Amino acid sequence: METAYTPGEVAARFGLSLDTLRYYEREGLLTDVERAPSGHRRYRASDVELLDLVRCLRDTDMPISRLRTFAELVREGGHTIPARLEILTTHNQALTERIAELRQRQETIQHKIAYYESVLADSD
Amino acid sequence: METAYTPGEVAARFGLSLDTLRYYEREGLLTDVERAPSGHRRYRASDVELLDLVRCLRDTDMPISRLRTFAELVREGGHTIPARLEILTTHNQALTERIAELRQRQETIQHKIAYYESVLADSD
DNA sequence: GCTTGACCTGGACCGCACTCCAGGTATCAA
DNA sequence: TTGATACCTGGAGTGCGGTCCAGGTCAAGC
Repeated sequence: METAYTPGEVAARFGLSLDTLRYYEREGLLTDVERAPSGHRRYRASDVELLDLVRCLRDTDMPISRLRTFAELVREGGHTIPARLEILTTHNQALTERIAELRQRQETIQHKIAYYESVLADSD
Repeated sequence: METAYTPGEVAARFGLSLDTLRYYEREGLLTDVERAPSGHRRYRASDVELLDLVRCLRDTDMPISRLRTFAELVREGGHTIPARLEILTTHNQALTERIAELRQRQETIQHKIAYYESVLADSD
């Protein structure tokens, strides 16, 4: 008997709505999710594990389409690990660049803040 | 004679399309843009300056609605500087948090990369 | 037996930020 | 004078990532 999680449990755990969970399944991020005799979904540990990574990648703005590709590779088995690595390292690089960009923009914003503060200070 | 810029010049400078430029105007991010006798827009230095900040804030994911609020404050004059500061500092904080989140997620991704690499190394 | 709560389905709908389009005008160079 | 180029307008369309809804089912507790 494998441990299984209800949709409510999984949704709560990842801060996703039930609709989003089903949406991800429709989009092919998860497949072959088991069902209880009632027809309700039962997520297995492997689903939860994949979802964990999916959420991490989504939170860093990987598009659904790319996540689907990744999820398909996972399903195809261990020989797809090089392809998965390719996706992750590419994403990792993009992320590094994005963070650098945000930091740079943030500096500009902070300069503007400092400028406004100086204007206020001068008018006191 | 005030220096003025054509739509094409401004678009190129900020990496925006002409459509986006007009869209921003419709959305109230820019207003009262001057016109040449031909009816073509002529952006003044103050427009360009505001656009520079707008692009910076957009690039860091400030929504258009908030940018509109900010732009309205700019138009209302110097007494709105405290309100503008409020918007910028709030955004600055959100940005700090966002960057921290991205960095954290990136670590997770890098661990996954390292894991995949170790799997490949072991199977060699 | 009846309600309550959790979940099911297919499909419509949403907000956001653009992006595209048709049909028109102004300026200029050859 | 004839293009070519740059721009104009109003309005429709797009892609993304969900979100919502109606109408149902199932299991448990009162």
